[in-house]
Amino acid sequence: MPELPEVETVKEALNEKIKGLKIKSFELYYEPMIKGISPQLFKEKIQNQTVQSLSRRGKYLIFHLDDYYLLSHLRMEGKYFYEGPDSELAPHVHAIFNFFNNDQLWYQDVRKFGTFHLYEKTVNLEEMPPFQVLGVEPFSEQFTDSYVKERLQNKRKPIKSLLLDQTMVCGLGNIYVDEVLFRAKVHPLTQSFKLTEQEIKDVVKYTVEVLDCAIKLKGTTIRTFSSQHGVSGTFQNELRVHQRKDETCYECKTVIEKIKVGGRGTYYCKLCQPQK
DNA sequence: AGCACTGTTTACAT
DNA sequence: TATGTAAACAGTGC
Repeated sequence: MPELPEVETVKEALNEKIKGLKIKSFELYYEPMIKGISPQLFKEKIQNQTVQSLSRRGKYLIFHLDDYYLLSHLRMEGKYFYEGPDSELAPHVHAIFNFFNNDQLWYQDVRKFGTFHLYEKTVNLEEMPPFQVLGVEPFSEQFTDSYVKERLQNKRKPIKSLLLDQTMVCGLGNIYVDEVLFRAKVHPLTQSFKLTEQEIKDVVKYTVEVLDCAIKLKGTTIRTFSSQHGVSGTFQNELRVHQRKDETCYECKTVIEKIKVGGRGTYYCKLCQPQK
């Protein structure tokens, strides 16, 4: 569930559930998910730490502990489950936070792509991997037409690839990029430097609008098996092109096409988003 | 049955 | 340097 709106939704849910809870122990069943530090050290450091709050940067979830920032990326399939003491362990749970109140937080990830980083709170997170390459937040005042215009200069890759790349603006993934480009009426293969001022303006506008709407709807739930306990948002009802191959465009009735852009499945309307 | 696909990022190739 | 591709992994769907 991991584009910005889904991570934001998880953040909100976890803030309700685990804020103020103290970690009694940490169980880890897939060591490669811990980055930049040994799994043993990771366990030792977070033991007896209290969760002060959670925040989000791009698609990263940040646990603010007493002395550390714990960064969690859900990648393709990562999910959190807050469970009581007697729950029967679900499949694909790779990490468990045990709290002193005897409840537990599971990290489940079928594909094992998710990652944890741990940093002392004394560091400047923005300078640390993986944040040091992250672009601006879509809801920040830094995300402006002129900023995007400058960053598009002499970029020869397709606009879709550039928006998926997290180094200009962070938080967009495959679903929301397709939806933003449809609303901005820009063909996904358009070379980035060729966007007109108006198109740039619309891409910025709809990036904010689509993400904001998706957050209000608590994200998108597709591939339904994934939504059992976790987040079940309703933005899937707002999708205009994504996953609508061979269905007709709501605007013009043209059949939605699916192509590959930068290796990612890409949905668009060839009439509403003409290639120039 | 086998292969291509999947809400992501990175390391490495060219 | 900038852009493109493969790889990490497991499950689903054609």
